[in-house]
Amino acid sequence: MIRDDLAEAVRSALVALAVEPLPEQVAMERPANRDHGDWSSNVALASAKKAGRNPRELAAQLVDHLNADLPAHVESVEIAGPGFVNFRLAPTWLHDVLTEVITEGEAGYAAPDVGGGKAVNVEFVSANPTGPVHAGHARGAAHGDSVARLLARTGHKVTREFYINDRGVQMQLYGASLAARKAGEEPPEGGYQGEYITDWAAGMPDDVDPVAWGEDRALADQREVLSAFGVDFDVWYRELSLVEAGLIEEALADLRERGVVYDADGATWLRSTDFGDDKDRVLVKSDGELTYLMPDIAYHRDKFSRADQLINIWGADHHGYVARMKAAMSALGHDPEELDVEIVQLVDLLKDGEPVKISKRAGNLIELRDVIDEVGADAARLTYLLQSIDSRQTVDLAVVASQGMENPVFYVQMAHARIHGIARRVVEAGVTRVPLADTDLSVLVHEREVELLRILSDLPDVVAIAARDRAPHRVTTWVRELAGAFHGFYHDCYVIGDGVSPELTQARLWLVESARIGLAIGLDLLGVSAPESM
RNA sequence: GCCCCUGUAGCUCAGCUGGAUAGAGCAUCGGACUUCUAAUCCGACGGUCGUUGGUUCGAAUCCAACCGGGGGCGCCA
Repeated sequence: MIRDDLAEAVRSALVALAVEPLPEQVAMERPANRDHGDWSSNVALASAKKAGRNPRELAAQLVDHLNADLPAHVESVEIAGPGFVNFRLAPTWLHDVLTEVITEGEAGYAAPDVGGGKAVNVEFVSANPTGPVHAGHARGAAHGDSVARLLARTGHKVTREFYINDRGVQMQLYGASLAARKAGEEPPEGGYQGEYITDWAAGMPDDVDPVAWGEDRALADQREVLSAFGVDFDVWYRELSLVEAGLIEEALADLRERGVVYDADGATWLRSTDFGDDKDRVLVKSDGELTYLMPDIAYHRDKFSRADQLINIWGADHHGYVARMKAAMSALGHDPEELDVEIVQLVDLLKDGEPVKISKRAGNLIELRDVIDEVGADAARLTYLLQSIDSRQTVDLAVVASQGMENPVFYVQMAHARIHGIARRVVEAGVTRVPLADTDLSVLVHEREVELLRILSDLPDVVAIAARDRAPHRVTTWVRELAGAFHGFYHDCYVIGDGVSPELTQARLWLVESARIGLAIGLDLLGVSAPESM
């Protein structure tokens, strides 16, 4: 890669200039301002002090040294500002980028192996098995799945997991609600009021356990709608299976053995304050029942037996639970860093500017299915992945469903459709693409062409950073940039037609193909498909 | 009271492992279709990056305090 080549050239220049100590690494960055060249390094600024040099002088010496023997693709090296070393490159470096994209393809380009096969378990959604997946789960579903895609692309062995809370009083209430509706009665006090209860109860056979049947019914529904959303889990883990396997007792025994639990007030406590929590937590209540925490600890303990790294995607209303979960894992001897809890801030759902209230009790919840029906899975996913999960999001279904300019989904999908439009046009014209090796890429010098390639060259870094920071929205931002650059190219640079030489057509066909690959990689990471025509 | 997230253009948001005049879309105003989809492109307008200090050659970015917004603090799940 060009960046490594440039960094290496700078490093050997530093050595030649007897700079001591040598910096740990030579940072190369892309200046925001194009007047500052194609690549820039701040080494002179960063290492001058330690080396006892004047930054501006050091930079000048570096520039002289580099200009004396220019690295490949470099046209000139200049000093700027307080001591930046700026590289101005010939477009040929971008032609190398094009070749790299084409050669490595959809599977190979921008797939840095930073994971080294590390096993990562991503647990998300984990809705209660008492009803359909609702809109409140959607942002976490889109985010978790995209994080999983990013990790898989960057050399991790990924498991997508859904935890099923099928133990506890809510299941009894759920079963009783189904039974009541089937008998034509009102659900019990504190039961489930949703319309789906009546619908589902109508299909419930007479001779079944309403709780077990209801769980299966809910899970089938959840699985179906999540799949329609592009989210498929590898593991559906039932809390009851923890009980059946005796893993809860095992986990408690493990904690006792480690001396991190104690009995007080008739209850059993975890000494979580020893591990960074602000208070100790009850594991077994004085009435002998388990708290919610205990099975959760056993569950995470089991996940650690199956993976090196755990990632949990939780809603903002669960953030208070993070410290105690991490404390519990520390108590079990794990590095708290090995449990990464991602908190997804809430989504305010609007419809035509009016807030949509979600209340499970009242039963007026918006199902994920409704969102998909209304705006489509692609539009919904891209919308949820538009911004950082750290900030609260407002989603107006009317806007997402609209095909207007305020909707970025169509902008991106249009770019993809136009690429296929070109392909169709080329077929009509009877033109065939010659092999890349026989194509003269040096004709690609238009600012639009160059810009497209510059953006494509950023993708490997974007993917690496997005995976590291669990930040799929970085990919969204990049995809929108690429789409923008493509629309600009499409407008100004015809691939085929009068006034376009056969050589230029060939080069541009490969350029369009590289854009298609970039778009395909980005959209796949987001779990968004793109139509070939619109 | 304590904890987490957040405050960037009229609106919605990028940018945050510190870098050189802070970006995009929408909105407003003005331009561009005889050729691959004008669902597009180009230009203009628009910002003391919540406030005050600190660290640094350099801060939207790091640190502290304060102010504003959202969420959470159960022997509930």
